[in-house]
Amino acid sequence: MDIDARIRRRQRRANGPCLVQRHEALSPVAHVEEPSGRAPAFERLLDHLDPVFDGSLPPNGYVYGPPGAGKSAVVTALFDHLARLSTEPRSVVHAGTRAGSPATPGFVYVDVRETTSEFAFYHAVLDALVDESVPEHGVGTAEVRDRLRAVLDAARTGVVVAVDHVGEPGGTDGAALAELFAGLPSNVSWLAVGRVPPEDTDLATDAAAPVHVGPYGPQMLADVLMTRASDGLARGGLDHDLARRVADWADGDAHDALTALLVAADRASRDGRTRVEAADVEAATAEVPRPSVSLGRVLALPANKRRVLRALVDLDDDDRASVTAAADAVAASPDVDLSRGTVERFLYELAEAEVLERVQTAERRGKGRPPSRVELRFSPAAFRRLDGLRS
DNA sequence: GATCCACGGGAATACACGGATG
DNA sequence: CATCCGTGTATTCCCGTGGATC
Repeated sequence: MDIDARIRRRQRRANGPCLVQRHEALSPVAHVEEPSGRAPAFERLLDHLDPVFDGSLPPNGYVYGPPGAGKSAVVTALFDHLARLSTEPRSVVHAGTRAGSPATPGFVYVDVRETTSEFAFYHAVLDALVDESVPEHGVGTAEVRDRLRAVLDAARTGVVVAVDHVGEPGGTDGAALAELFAGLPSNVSWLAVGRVPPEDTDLATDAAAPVHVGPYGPQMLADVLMTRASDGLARGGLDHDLARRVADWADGDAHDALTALLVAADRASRDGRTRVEAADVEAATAEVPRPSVSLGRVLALPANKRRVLRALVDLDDDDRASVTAAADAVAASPDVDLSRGTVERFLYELAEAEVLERVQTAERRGKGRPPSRVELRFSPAAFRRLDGLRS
């Protein structure tokens, strides 16, 4: 139990009886500093990274597991700590090395949901390694790569780059990853993070054994929910029974479980209640599609695509009966100032990216190819809440 | 002036159906 | 009967342009 949490508890008294005290604590997108219940995964990851503690570079590696298993949580938390250690001169890591000669590799975390081009990727890595800011315009991809290469060449002990969310639809896959690193010196190793089992990817993970992160067990997941609830909700806002019910429904997927909790808490809060009730959980679990896309992926979309989604979630079913109708309705929305054609193309692209789903309408109207209905692959309530949070 | 990238726009292709054709 | 063709709609693909930034 950390000091921040204690202080926040006190602060709550001033916030009155509001159920939801801190949305970030409930966000399925935010990761906590100390993910609970994932100790074995941490250990296996540390085993893989072990060479680091002797000042050498670990081989390329791969962390994999089902959605909502805590892969990102574990990797971000670990890299966060390691990066901090490697810059602290008096850290344990540096014991045994001479003062003034840092002998630990650097640690960089990159989320390829955010870096959608070669340029953006090199930019992100470079930006993490140097203090001065790196321009995002006016300089070509080749130049950014060269600058990064120069920085890496100067780095004595090399750098480990965690590359999260490899292999998502429309994103960077194993082959693309290999290509990105082919342009870099050999004192860099990567740690890819993705969902597909290693045998189904084209990642060449040297000799390293992939690290598997399995789904949460129901009890563990209920505990995770209770922890988040105690951090984000008013005291006693969530019964353990209900947490357990959400956990069972989510079947080990922490992302979906937290999404449902957020939606349920929001619903209770809007009703002016100070605790989540069974009906809230009922409604929330019904509203979160399964399987669903990661909200992190939805929120990482470019601003205009998010704007299209914001308009789309507010349409009634009639307007979503076909891509054409949806494009018309969205383009007519005052918040969207894209041409109708672009909106339509976005909708197709979002479906391709599995953020939306197109389903063939049953009845055929005789003429022409039958249209398809547009369905959401994410919780509209959670999206509204989280997207609204970021301005 | 250089560069990245989001948009716009439209061409090319796929699919469904009914009717014509061999 | 099987196949082809024309029409209408849905879907995919591609590339030039221009805004924003350095």
